Amino acid sequence: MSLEDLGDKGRRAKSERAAAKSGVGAKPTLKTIAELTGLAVTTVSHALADAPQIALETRQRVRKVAADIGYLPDRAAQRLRTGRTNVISLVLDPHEEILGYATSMINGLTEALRGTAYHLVITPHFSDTPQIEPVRHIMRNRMADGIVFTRTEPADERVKLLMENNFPFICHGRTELATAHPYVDYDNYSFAYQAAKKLIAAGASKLSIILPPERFTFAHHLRHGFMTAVREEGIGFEIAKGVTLDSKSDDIRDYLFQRMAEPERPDGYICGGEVSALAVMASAYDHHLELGRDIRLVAKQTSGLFDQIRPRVETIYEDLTEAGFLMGELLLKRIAGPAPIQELQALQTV
Amino acid sequence: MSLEDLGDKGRRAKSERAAAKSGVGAKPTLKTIAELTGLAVTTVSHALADAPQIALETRQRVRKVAADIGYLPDRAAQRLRTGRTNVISLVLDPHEEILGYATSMINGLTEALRGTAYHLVITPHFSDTPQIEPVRHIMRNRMADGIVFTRTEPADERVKLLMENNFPFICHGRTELATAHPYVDYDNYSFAYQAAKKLIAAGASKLSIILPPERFTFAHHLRHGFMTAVREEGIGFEIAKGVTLDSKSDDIRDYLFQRMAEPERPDGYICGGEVSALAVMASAYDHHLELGRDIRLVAKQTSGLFDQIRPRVETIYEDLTEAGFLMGELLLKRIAGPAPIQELQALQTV
DNA sequence: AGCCTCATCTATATCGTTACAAATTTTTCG
DNA sequence: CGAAAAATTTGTAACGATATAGATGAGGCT
Repeated sequence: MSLEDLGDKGRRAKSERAAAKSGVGAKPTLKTIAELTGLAVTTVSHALADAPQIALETRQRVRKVAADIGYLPDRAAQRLRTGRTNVISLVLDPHEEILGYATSMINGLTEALRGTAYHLVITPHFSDTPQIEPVRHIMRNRMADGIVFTRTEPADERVKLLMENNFPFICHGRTELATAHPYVDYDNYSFAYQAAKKLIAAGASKLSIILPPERFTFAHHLRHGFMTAVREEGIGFEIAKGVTLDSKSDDIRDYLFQRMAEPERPDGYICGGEVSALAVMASAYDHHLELGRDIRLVAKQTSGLFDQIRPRVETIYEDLTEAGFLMGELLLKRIAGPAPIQELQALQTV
Repeated sequence: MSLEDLGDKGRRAKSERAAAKSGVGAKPTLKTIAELTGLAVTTVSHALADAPQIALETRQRVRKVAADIGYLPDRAAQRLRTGRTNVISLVLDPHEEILGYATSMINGLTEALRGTAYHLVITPHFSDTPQIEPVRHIMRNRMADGIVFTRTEPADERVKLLMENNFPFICHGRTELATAHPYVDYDNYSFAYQAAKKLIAAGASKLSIILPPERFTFAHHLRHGFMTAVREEGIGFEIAKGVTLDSKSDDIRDYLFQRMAEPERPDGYICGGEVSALAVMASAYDHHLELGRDIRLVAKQTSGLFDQIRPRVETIYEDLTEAGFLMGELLLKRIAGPAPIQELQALQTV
């Protein structure tokens, strides 16, 4: 008895100290609820998990007390015990040139995670390490229950690795792998196709497109949509050489400035990013070429930016916030358990 | 003995199952290292903590083994035992209009956290809950060891709360509270002052500035810098009414469009954000006013965007990535222990 | 030899949670 | 009424780390 008393006293003293220090009541745990209700810690745990073998009346009582004292399960303890981290990891490439790309994604993701126990952790992918490294690391050390990543490649190593290990993930963009996998993608084929048609309808006679680096799947989709349109129309075209959507914007502009000085210059441009579209406008301006007469442009719009750009530019909208939201939703569904693969895929239409 | 054997067998069987399932060797723990070195778990723990009472030779041997098998301490276990989360929480306001503001901050923060045990967790602040809520939540439930937040107010409740509880934090922007606190800020006073001087030097005769909402401290800094300059020069001025940098960009443009139609219209604009600067350009364009002749503009530049904007606009640069990096560094220093307050403050110059 | 000191290593308990097995109480029914 | 079945609650161990206190052994000193 005396030992137990001592133990209790010691514990109480400790928690009082903690309370005094933090300035608020000590953080409630299952034990707190157990003491308040006179139940065992195990019972409280089961009750909160809504286990059917706990009397309904008890479950309700426990839930009420828990709510009253503002109980929140300790993430560390849960994670240690169950192995579930309640974490979603967003692997962020520092290279994202599209303004606000990451922000939009994050906003969508947090919205999807809202009300769940999941937290969003940003895992940077530093450019001096292989792309697969952060993914391997998260998987090996169970840093998260699910992974979100972007800039998917046709034979993406990350997808392969994650699929092999049956680790929940979702990526922005598709692969060309035989095995279907979860993804959210934007229909870049249609974007490029429709953009080309618009330019032609507006009177352009030679089209140009600035593509993302070849290694990304969506570069192929864009090219395919572009090529389909120009072939259908039998119109001249070219694909910007030496620069990509990932190039520094000054380099894109320099390329365009040079190209616009040459005789066979294109007069219709398709830009898959806002900054590159501005680069087109800038070099046209620097050549005193008039937009809409000498040069035409269709840009992909991902922010409110182009609402303020003059002269007005034709744009096609891609909703990145929605993409982030979808990624969150689908990933959560995947984490909850196996699901038919087509329920884990989403293609945003133009 | 038989009981122990059974226990061991059970455990081994389990971990083998885990290994088979994940396709890689089971995750190494202190126990793994203990078995490999023949030491006790406690010793290994101490050795890795570089405790001086462990023989140097032993420490080195343990470190080597740990590195060889790729040991990484289990975050959940560490967090549960020590109470330290190894998490930095960035409270993100969904309202950030500045393009890529969050992304730049995040990039800087992750760079500062690189190589440390700290993870970056994004905690959204949904606009339908009071601003202090996420901070209170993080503190009460010890969701992080430190908090980063932005859009600081003169009598910021978050700062007060965190200071009272001696909880490590850093904010972007200053308060006007009596007690000094850690911050990283940009010298918006000088920005506005210099921007005004530039406009005047370029021939503007009446200045206008679009301010952030009044509740933010940097709105006051901007106004103060602006007012100082216009008073020094004895020049006409006004402060945009009814719109702020947080207004929808279309609303800003509509306001400006209307204002530019009136007789006493300003001819020099100071914009604290890129999108609002574009709005100025758009409404000037829509009025057929020529930039640099009828209307002058100095914008704050926070991305590469304005390198592509034509006609070229005078800008003053604010490095948000560096701000994020500084915030990370200073917060880590604060978490490591108390430090002289002036070592936890940084003011970025224009 | 016997005792002490110092250097080094180790056992135990604990953080808060949950899986598992077991115990307790209540109900059912012959 | 009493045994079996059902309903409800509980104890124990474990997840992986570390703080605390204690154990072990080598060497020094008298």
